[in-house]
Formats: sequence, C-alpha cells, structure tokens
Amino acid sequence: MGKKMERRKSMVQAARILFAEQGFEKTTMQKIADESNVGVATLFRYFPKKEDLIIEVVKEAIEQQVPYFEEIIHSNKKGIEKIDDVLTVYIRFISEENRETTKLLEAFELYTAFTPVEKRMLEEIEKAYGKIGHIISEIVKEGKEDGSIQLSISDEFVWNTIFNMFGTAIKKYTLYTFLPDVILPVPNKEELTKVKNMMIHFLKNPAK
Amino acid sequence: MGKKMERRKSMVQAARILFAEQGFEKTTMQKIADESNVGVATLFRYFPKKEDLIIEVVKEAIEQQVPYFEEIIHSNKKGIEKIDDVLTVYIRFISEENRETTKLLEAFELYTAFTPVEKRMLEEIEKAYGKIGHIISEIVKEGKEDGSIQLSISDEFVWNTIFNMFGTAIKKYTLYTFLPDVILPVPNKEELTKVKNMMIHFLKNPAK
Amino acid sequence: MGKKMERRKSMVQAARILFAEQGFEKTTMQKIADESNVGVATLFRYFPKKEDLIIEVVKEAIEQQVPYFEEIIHSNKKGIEKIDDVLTVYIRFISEENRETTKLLEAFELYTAFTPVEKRMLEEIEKAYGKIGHIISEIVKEGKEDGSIQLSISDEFVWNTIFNMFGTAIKKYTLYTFLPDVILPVPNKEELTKVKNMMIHFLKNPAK
Amino acid sequence: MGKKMERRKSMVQAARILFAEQGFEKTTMQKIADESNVGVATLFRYFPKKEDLIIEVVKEAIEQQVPYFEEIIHSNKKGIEKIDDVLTVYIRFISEENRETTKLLEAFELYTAFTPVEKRMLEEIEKAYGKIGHIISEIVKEGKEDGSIQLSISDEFVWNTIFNMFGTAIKKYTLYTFLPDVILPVPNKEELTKVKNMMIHFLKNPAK
DNA sequence: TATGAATGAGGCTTCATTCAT
DNA sequence: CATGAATGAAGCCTCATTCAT
Repeated sequence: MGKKMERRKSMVQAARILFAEQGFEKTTMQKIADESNVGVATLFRYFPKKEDLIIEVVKEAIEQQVPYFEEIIHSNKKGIEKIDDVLTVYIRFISEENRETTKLLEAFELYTAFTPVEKRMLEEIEKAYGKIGHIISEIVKEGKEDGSIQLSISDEFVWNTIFNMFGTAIKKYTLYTFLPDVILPVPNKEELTKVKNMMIHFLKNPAK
Repeated sequence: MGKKMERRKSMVQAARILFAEQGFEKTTMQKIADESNVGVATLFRYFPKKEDLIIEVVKEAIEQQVPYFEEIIHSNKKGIEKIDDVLTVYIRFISEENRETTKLLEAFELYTAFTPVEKRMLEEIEKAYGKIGHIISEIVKEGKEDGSIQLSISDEFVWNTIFNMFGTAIKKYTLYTFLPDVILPVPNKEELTKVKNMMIHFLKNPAK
Repeated sequence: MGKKMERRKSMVQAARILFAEQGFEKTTMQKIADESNVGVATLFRYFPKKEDLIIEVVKEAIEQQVPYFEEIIHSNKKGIEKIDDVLTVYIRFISEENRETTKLLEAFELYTAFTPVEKRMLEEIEKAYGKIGHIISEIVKEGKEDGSIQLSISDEFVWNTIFNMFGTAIKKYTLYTFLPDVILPVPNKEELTKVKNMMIHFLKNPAK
Repeated sequence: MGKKMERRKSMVQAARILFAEQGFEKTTMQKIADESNVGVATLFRYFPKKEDLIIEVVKEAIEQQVPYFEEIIHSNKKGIEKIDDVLTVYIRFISEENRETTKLLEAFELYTAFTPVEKRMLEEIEKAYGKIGHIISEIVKEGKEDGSIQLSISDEFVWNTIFNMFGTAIKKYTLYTFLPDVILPVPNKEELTKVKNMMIHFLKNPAK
C-alpha cells in the first residue's frame, strides 16, 4: 500500500524544509524525525545515512524544476524566445515559490564542495540534473535550427557558458534574499531582467 | 616584537589552508592548533571564539585581493580597458595563486547563509569588501567620464549587476575546480574570456 | 513501563551521592554517568543541562524530608510538643540517615549563592520547600490556638526567626560532621538538645 | 622596601573582592591579576597555588574581625553586657561594612566542605580563628566571675552552643542578603535583635 | 515494521600553572 | 623580579547512528 510511500514523502518534505532553513549540517536527524512525526529509528530505516536523505531531497528538488523547463520546450515559440523564457524562469526562481528549492540546491553545491560524496550518490544527482541540461541543449539546438540564434559552432560554448553563469549567479542569490547586503548585494528583478535582455540581444547579434 | 605577530600569522595561515580545504565547520580548532604547532589554548588566546578566527582569515583574504584592483586603477588605461582588466583578474582568480583565497571567500558566503554571524563581525568584513567596491565604482566612473563606456545613468545599474553576476559566478566556480563536473560544470578560461568580451562589447555599444 | 523510571532514578541517585560527596561543581556529568552505568549522552537525554539534574536531585531531597514533618503534624500532641518534635527532627538530620540529604541541601544553598540559577528552576525548589514551610506554619498556628504557645502576634516573627536560625545552623553543621573542628566546631546532639529546650521554654514563657 | 608588601596587599585585596563577589571557583587567577594590575606570573610568584591565596585572603578576613571583639573585651561593662555586644556585632556583620568579609568566611566554609585543604593551611586558619575564640571564652569566663551570668559548668556548653549557632546562622545569612528569599529567608535586624534578647535573657535566668 | 532509548566520539571552550624573556 | 605567552587536561554538551522492544 502507499502508506509507506506517504511516510517516506513526509520525511523527505520535512527534511527539505529544515535543510533549506538551516542548512544540512545544522539540521539534525532528530529534528527531521520530529517534524515528520516519525521516530528517528524509522527515519534511519528509510535513509540509513543522513547523506542518503540529503541526496533524496536534492534529487526531488531538481526534479521539481524540470516541469518548468519542459513547459517551455513544448511551447510553440521560437528558440530564442524559449531561451528568453528559460532565463525568465531562473529569475523567478529567486523570489517565488521555488525559492526554497533553489536555496536548497545552492546549499547542496556548497555541501559537496567540502564533503566527499559517494560516487553512486553523485550519479543520481547527475541523472536528475541531466534532464534539465538535456532540455536546455535541445532548446539551443532548436534556436540554431530555426535561425533565431545566430551562432557559429564555437559560439555555442559561449552561449552555454553565458547560460551557466547566469544560472549559477542567480542560484547563489537565492541564499541571500533575506540576508543583509553586506556579504552579497542581490540585484532585484528589474536589474536581472536587463541583464537577461542584454544576453538575448547578444545571442541574436553576436559581436562580429 | 614581531614574535607574537609571527605566531599569530602562522595560526591564521594554518586556519586559512584548512578552512579552504575542508570548510569552516569541518575544521576543528584542535586541527588548526596542531597544524600551526601550538596548543589549543594558545589558539584560543589569540582568537577567543572560533568565529573570530574565521573572520580574521576572511578579512585577510579579502585584503589580499585589494592590490590586484589597486594596480588596475592606477594604470594609465582608459576606463573600459580597466574594466576589462578587472574581469580578467576575476578569471585568473579561478585558477591561479589566488584560487585558495577565492575559494575561501565563497565558502564564507555560504557559511553566513546558514550561520548567524555577529553584527560586529560582519561590519569588519563589510569594511574590507568596501575597499574593492570603492575601487570598482571609481573605475566605472572613470569609464563614464572618459567616454569609453557609453552608459546612460540607468545603465549603470545594469553594469553593476552584470559585474556582480560575473564575479558571483566566478567566485563560485573556484569551489568546484577540483570537483567532478557533475554538480557544476566549470567553464574554462577561454570560455570565460569570451563572456568577458561579450560584456565589454556591450558596455561599449549598449543595445538601443 | 517503569524501566525508564528506574534508569532515571539510578542516575538521580548516583548524582545525589556524588553531589553530596564532592559538591556540585566538582562532580562531572561523566562521573555521574559512569557511576550509574550509563553513557554521558543518555544522562544528557534525561537532563539536558547539568543544572536540570542538580535541581532534580535537590527537589527530591527536599521532598524526602516532607514525611518527617507530616508525621508530626498528624500526631495528637499539643502544638508546643509538635514544635519540640520538629526541632528534634532537625537535630536528628545531622547525624542520621538523612545526613546526606541535609548536606545536599546545604550545598545547594551555597551553590545558589554564587551561581545564577534560572528562575524557572528556583520556582521548582520554592514549591518543594513550600510544603515544609506550610506544615511548620500550621504547627505554629495550632500551638497558638491550643494555648500551648504564649505568643502575641509580634512574637510570632520572633518565633519564625528562632526557628529559621535553628534550622539554618543545623543544616550547616551537616556539612562539617566529618571535617576537623577547625573550621566550624559542631555541637553534639546533647548540646543541641539543650538549646532546643531553651527555645521551647522560651516559647512557653516569653520574656516579659 | 615596602614595595613588595604593597604589591602583595593589592593582590590580596583584589582577590578578596572577587572571591566575595563570585566565589572561589568562579574567580580565576587571571582576573585577580588583572584587577590588581599585575601579571599572572607575578601573582603566582607570591602565591604558588591558588589555594595559598585563598588561605591568605581568609586569614586576613578573620583577623579583620578581631578588633571588633577586642574592643568589647577591653570595655568596662559586665560580662553579660559584653556578650550582648558580641551578639550585636554579629548582627551588624550582616549588613554593614563587614558584610563582604563575612560573606567571604561563609564561602570559605563551603569551600572546605568539598575541597580537601592541606593541613598546614588549615592550621593557619585555626590560629586566626583562635584569637576570636579565645576572646569569647574570656568574656564568658568574666561573665561567670562577675555573676552576671548564672551558669553552672554544664551550662557553659549550652552557652557556647547557643553562641555558635547564632554566629553560624548569621554568617550564613550574609550570603543571601541580595538573593531572593526563595532559598533562605533572611530575618531582618529587628528580628535578629529579638532573638539576641531572648538569649541574653536566658543566660541571666536559665530555665530551672 | 516502528520506535524511543542508548551511546561514543568529538567539538568548543576554560583555567591553573609553567616557560621564557 | 616581573611578566605576557603557552599549554594540556578537563568540562559541558551534541549528534549520527545502533539497540532492543
């Protein structure tokens, strides 16, 4: 029956909220168990290592973002417009419903930077991220095919890099939405939109 | 005499290395003490709270970057060229001597995201960061004055934002230089240079 | 089931013995855990702060004394005789089974003199002490009502004060039963009894 | 020259103040050194063990009380009046200049209860206390000789005991002058005076 | 299967005391 | 002599993980 699955889901959800709020290290397994009304031992039955739970949460977070991109690729717009939409979605990620999710992903990237994560785990993450990556690649290809992006092959890398940087920076901003500007001044939506427009413009009319 | 200063320096250095390698939370005061051949108590004599040491390390890291920017602003180039230099320095930060420093700063930004840091501490950091911020502002102003940057006032925000994003993304990349591409594919120097060029081009010929 | 309670009891008991032997500060949580064959973490599960354990021990110690006074008030004697009994009980506290308990209480009073104790904690102690205080008040009232104590209202304060001093001194003596007389010469039971008799006599025939 | 003595005095004084304020355990050697503007090492040169300093402070505290009793015994009053004076002095100790000193002595009695003190140290204390003890004995003897105290020899013990209890309780009260009444309700000066009068009355007219 | 209870290893911090100038 | 610097031992407390019911 789905009872088990529900339980599991409630644990993952509690974990996600706590992880996003306090980070991975500061969130104890006990807190998570309490929050989802389960005994710690049960939590450990489902996720024998804390890291397993982290991976699960992150995986789901990534997957939660996929539909946003799928919707875009399935629309009828031209490639360049789809790209515009993708960047717009990123911008929205900072401030809207998905902020928690995005914050989580950012926190995870930090986590992996200093904690050796089992390869098997990373592969799961990779697979999840792959979906988004694939979609984006497709969009770029479309854009090139329908002529809305004037890109020579070498420029594709540029594009990917630009894209990457935009996303990377945006994701990081989510961490600081509520923190003082001291550490990292976060541009607002209008400013980000201007940058986006700059990029789109560049993609249409690359420098000679 | 400088004996005390040397000791202090050796502690800060050991801390810097360990922090950069393992992050702040995973690095224990004991390890730092051992690494700098000092008793823990001594370490605590100099830095009564672990956070004090963290702040010190970060402050020095920031200050270590200042000369790079100072050199640029004091050169004879035009504003736009100075900006080019600044972005180039950022790119170099990923892979050269300063990688460790940059990695440290990135780690700190993540640290603050989940650990409440005393205001007094943050102010010290702010002051250090301020120096760099001030230099960059000056460069932008110069560029606008000497006409090498075609910016209307509103565009200045765009510029700051672009700059901010470039730096933000770059800093984050330093964390992943040695990690598998799974989590975050890090563009290489050539790719980053192309993005830089795009930005410079845009600053000279903003979209109409 | 009572397993948990037993364990808890064994911890409290170990703590009580050690506290009485070595005082609160010199007794470490580790020692207590060892003595009751428990891991430190377990001890901390039951008593998250050392102070919690101290309070618990003291509270139980006080409550352990209550029956002695209850028995007295429920007897058929006259008020003045009950008072005599109360003082006698105090005297017995120095040397008999309850010496450890009394010593503990004395140690706690000293502890609070130099260590700020959370208000919430003090309230628990107050409640426990209150029971004894209430009984004694009742006895005094009885004595006044049945005429066995010749007290004008103002004398009641005297009485309470006398009583207070007797108890205070006695409790303190328990600390020094086994120590050399150097610091505080402890009167023996006969001597204390004489003082008691003096007091009783005074209560019956107050100075004109 | 007296320089050394002055230094020493200033250390002892600083120690006394801090000990009285925070107790012996909570007062660190460093704090004492700071407070008396001396290096810790110097402090340790004068008092190789913390305990040495404690003993010194206590010894001086006791000696500071001696003159109060000396003045009494050298007066022209009758024995019983001198006794009255002694008890009155005790009462004054709670609230006046000497409160700090008295508090200190009380704290020391606590200290010895749980910390094994070197015999040699205790002897010094004993000698100091002896002076006061001797004076009081003399007074009692006087009282018996001049007939102002109607005491049979066996009653002398009673007297000593009464006296002892009065002093013991009073000393303890000094610890709680500033603390909430929860732990130990401290009688006020008027109440204590009444108790004193009761005792004096008893000494003049012992129970038959 | 679900769970509360149990725990060792480890982290931060303090302090009496010793060293070296 | 005077002193700041140095330090190990020890204390409180936390947490991922295992046990036992």
